[in-house]
Amino acid sequence: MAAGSQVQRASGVALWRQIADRIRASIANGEYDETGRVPPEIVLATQFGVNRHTVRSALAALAQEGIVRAVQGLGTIIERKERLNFPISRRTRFIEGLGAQARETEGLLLESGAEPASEDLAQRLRLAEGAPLIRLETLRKADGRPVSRATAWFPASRFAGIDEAYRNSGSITAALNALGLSDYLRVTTEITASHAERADMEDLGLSAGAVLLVTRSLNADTKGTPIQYSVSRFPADRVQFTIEN
Amino acid sequence: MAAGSQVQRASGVALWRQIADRIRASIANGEYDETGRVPPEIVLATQFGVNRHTVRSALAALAQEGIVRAVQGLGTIIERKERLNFPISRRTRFIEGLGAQARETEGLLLESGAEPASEDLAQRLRLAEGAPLIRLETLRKADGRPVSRATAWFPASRFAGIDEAYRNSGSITAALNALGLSDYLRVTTEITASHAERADMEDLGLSAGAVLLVTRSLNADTKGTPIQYSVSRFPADRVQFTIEN
DNA sequence: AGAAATTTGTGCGTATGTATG
DNA sequence: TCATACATACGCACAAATTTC
Repeated sequence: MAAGSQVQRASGVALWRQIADRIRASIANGEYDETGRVPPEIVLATQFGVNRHTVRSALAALAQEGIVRAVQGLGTIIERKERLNFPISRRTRFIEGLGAQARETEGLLLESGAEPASEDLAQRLRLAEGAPLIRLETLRKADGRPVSRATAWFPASRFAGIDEAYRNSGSITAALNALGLSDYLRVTTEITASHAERADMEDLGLSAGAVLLVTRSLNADTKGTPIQYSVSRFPADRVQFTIEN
Repeated sequence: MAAGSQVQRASGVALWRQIADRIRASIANGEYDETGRVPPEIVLATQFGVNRHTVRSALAALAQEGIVRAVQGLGTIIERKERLNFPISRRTRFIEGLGAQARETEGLLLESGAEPASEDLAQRLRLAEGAPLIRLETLRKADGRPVSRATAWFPASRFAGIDEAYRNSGSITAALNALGLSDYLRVTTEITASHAERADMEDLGLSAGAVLLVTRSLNADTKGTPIQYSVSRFPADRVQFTIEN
């Protein structure tokens, strides 16, 4: 591998951040599993074609995120290397999808409110423009670590009180159940990716430049009537999706 | 909205790049469709809480990418705002998936070669470790614009000559056909996202810090025997995936 | 126990990139 | 265009902690 072939100077993204992103990805891919440690700073510096100080800045950022821990004289130890897998299917459920990957999950209601349907939302939910909606802003965690920030809209006429039901149960499925809807299905899922915005960064505990996987999904009841449209943001270094056919 | 609430200083990502990323995303989301223009520089500067120079750097980067064009006295005009949609299903095909979204598509063979199966690849393709594989490095374009860089592996014993077949047809489906395989199905798709590495940036015509959607997919023949494993990288600002249930 | 090798931690001077006004 | 302030990156040197022999 040519030295310095992996990072770009004067690109608006600091070298230390590019390198931090690549080391984080390598950890998630299990490339350092044999030793449980990141290669020595001087080795990384040579690989990336940069000064050791620059590698140290990258490792400091990862230490800040709790991913590695540097020990003088020993090396830089990998503390965490999880990547959660979310199966996407007709019956996508957040908690069940995680299965045995997390011991404990929780859903927090950050905010809720009423708002009229925009043109876009009205069309997706098959409502009239301006129809009353309830919006939930939620943060979902697995084993205490944030794994998604979601914004969900429900028709207010049918799902009054869903905010309270969610706050009590920490689960959309349970909240809908409490309101008398026993089953629902995923109609469509759109997947995109982008950089995290500041609010999401803070809620998800990310640093600037972090990459998000974004899903926009529509759920409907068993008769096909739309019941929920939601936009969920997942940290790309902690999460992947699978589609099984 | 609080001024400056959207961008972060001293984060390893230059303000001009953060702002360029956000404007690019806004264009892709259709937020400026009414005027067909980006808001005036001074307005953007106020919105983001930065100096006008900084906004100008961001717009210059977008102009370099061919997304906007600044006209003195008029404003900054949006040149391109497409986001191609790829449906993912059991019968995922690159060209057919694009449907009417592109007038013309092509597939270029950048490189091909033989290599023994790694432990990971052997397991996925249900072969012995070290079994001979053919690797294709391809670049796919729609209407002349690169939309994906893919690396695909095939069992060499069954698909000798697939490199030539792909070079001639520019299509995996056509190449497999030429080798006597009339149909195949998608078994699994894993979706992740990350920052672009340098080689992909160059092939896809991206600037540093660009976000990629990455799919890892396994295809099998109609009897369920794995025939192909591939890793495809898509520029996240030009592409989205949909899963229809 | 002790010396050598390895690895992280720290300081300082300099050059360039980023952002403001 | 220019001047200013701060962030980023480099090069060199040496200190401190840990492992190896």
